[in-house]
Amino acid sequence: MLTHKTSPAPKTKQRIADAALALFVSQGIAETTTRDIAREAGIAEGTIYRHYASKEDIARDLFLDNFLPFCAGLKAIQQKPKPMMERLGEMVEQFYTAYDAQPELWIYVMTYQTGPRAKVPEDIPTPYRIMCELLDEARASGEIGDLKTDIHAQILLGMIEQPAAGFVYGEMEGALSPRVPEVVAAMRRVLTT
Amino acid sequence: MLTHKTSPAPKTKQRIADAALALFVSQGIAETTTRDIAREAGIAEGTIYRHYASKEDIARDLFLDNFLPFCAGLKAIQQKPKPMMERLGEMVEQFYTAYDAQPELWIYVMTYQTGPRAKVPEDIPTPYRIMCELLDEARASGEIGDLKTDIHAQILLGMIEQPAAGFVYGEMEGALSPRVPEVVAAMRRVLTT
Amino acid sequence: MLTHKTSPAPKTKQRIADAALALFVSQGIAETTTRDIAREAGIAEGTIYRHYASKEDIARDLFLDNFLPFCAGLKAIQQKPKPMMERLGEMVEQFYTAYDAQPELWIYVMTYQTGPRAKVPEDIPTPYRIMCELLDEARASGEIGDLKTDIHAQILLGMIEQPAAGFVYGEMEGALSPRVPEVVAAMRRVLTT
Amino acid sequence: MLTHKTSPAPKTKQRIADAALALFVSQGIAETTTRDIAREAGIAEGTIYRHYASKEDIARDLFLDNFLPFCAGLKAIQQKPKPMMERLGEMVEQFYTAYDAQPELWIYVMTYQTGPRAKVPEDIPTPYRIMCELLDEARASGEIGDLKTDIHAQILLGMIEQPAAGFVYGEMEGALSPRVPEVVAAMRRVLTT
DNA sequence: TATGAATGAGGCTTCATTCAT
DNA sequence: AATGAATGAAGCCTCATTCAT
Repeated sequence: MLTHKTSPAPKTKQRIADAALALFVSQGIAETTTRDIAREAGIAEGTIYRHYASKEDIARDLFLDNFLPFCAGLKAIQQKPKPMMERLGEMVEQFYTAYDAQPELWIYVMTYQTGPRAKVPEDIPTPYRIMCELLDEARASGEIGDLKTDIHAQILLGMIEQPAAGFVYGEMEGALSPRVPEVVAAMRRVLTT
Repeated sequence: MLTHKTSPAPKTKQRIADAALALFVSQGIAETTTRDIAREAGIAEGTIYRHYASKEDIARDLFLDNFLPFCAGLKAIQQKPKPMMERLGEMVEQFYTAYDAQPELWIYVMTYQTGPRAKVPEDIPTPYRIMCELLDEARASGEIGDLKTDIHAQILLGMIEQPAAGFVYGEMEGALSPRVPEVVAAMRRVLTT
Repeated sequence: MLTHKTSPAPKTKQRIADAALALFVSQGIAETTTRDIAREAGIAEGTIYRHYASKEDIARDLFLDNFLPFCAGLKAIQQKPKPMMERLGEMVEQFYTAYDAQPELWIYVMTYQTGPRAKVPEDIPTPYRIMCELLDEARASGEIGDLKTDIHAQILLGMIEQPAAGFVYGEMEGALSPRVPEVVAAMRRVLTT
Repeated sequence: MLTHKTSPAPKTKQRIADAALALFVSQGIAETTTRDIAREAGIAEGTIYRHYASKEDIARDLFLDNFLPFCAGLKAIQQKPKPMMERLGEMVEQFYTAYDAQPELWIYVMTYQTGPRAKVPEDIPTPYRIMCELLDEARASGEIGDLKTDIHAQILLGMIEQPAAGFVYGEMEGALSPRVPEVVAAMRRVLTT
């Protein structure tokens, strides 16, 4: 008989992750107890430790498991042989599609990234770094004028992320994806000197 | 005797606030112990409670004592009888001047504002609300075209705050104030359709 | 296997109650620390809180868990269709039997009852109230003369409880139960006018 | 000018005692803080220590300053060359007069006496001891029959104190002194065999 | 794998007492 | 004598983690 060596899919770990995410977002990591997580996940407290080494591990995994692939996706877009504005549009698209799919998750990831425990590996292509490279390339190829990289990379990032934040905190309604055109249009104006 | 009646004011409360701020920013609020604060402030742990009712109180005070006046300042600018772009420039100026004066403090205030414990009184004019009003007025007066308020208010806010965040997290160097012109210029382009 | 399915019941809660009782009686509630209780019970301090919500809870439980059934017992005796003196005798019997079985416990219950934290539910039949009813019935049925209820209910109660108190505080020796006849005899003389 | 060397009457100490008494009775000693006492007395916290060495000292003084003279008074009555019943009557009179004058004080004294901190000097003539002697004398002189001393001393004491307790705890109304005759009458019946 | 009682380190807070003014 | 800010020891309680079942 051909038994799978690995069990098909122990949902337990996923339930823990889901429960932890919801609680981390609404209360904060430190304010969430393992007891909270266990209750929300419908399991015993001790069971958590069969899937994670510690509470901090859950928090870190939740961040890295999503942030790293996300950055990789942005990096891939950046490296495509397309006009800058097109690539920029795709990046916004990726951002907002991800947010719309799991707002809680992304609010968590973005918050974690700027929090005191964020220890992003040094060699990771962060959104900021990617944006800088994109601008440098565009200036080199003459697609944009002589705009200072650092400040404009931040400005563009802010134009993308702030609407997402506002959306999450209830200042805006509906979904984020439909706003892509407006955001991209505004970015184009910023870069057109 | 010419010395001003030295206020019997024990700097103690201020020392606690300063110590707490530094620690909250570098480690997070929950991760900072009252013992940490006392040590950093050079006082006994119990002394904290002669000045604050609880650790949470320190955190809240630190936020409200700075955020509310800051918002009031923005509001005052918004109400000045000047062209929109001029007022926008003054707002950026206020933002960046404050950041430059006490980067730690503002990184704290902005983080707290978006964190799970932020309980801003309902009737406070938040930066977002102020920005919305500014845009509505400008559209009414014909200063700007038919741009949707909500998304553009967020975009403008992102253009201001993200550079500040990048500055604080070490992605940018130097001071923030010198970048006011560039940021304002970019904002002008966004609003000129 | 013949052993009864040993209740998974961890005696832990009982050990906590026992330890707390002994300490509360000898030192007072406020003077007893949770550390004291844990040491006496042979458990970790934190374990207390898996069984009780707070130290005050232990104290209250210890009181109510014993006082309420005790009062119910007195009430049951009062309602029996027997001559007053017989019922009075049974009450003294219940009092002293209980005291002899667990002197510490009852010294605690009686002290707690008169202390500042006693919050006996309003509708509880207290010993005093029961005694009043007993006297009222007896006077109505002609078993006793025209004695004022309030003062004589107190007097009878004092005749019962004071010997118990003296016994506990070491002023008297031996057991309490053997003194029932003398006490009851004295009570009969008080009520015979 | 004839200044008094000693200030006429520093009410401060008395105010502390009064404040402490009221608080000790209503909340318990351990539950009363020096801050409570200071506030109630209308003085600064530190001032307490110019009059008492410690909080415990206030509690002890409050007890001993009243209990010892009270016992001495009982003792004096016991030694009078009068019939037993007459002396018993005087004792009840002293008890109830004292209670009526300052109910709070006496509830405190009686509670303290039975509490865990009561360290009454060994050679003090306590009410119980005095009562025993009174009974022994009466039996020797043929005033009463062959009643066992210990239990009857307790019984008589209970007949006196319980009404006082009931009075204090709100189970009875009015003053205590008017009830002296009834109590004494009941005592006479107990002792008349 | 799952459970949940137990642990024990450590956090927040209280409060009797001291001391400089 | 009085004040009240400061102290620091100690108390109650929480909670991440362990472990026997």
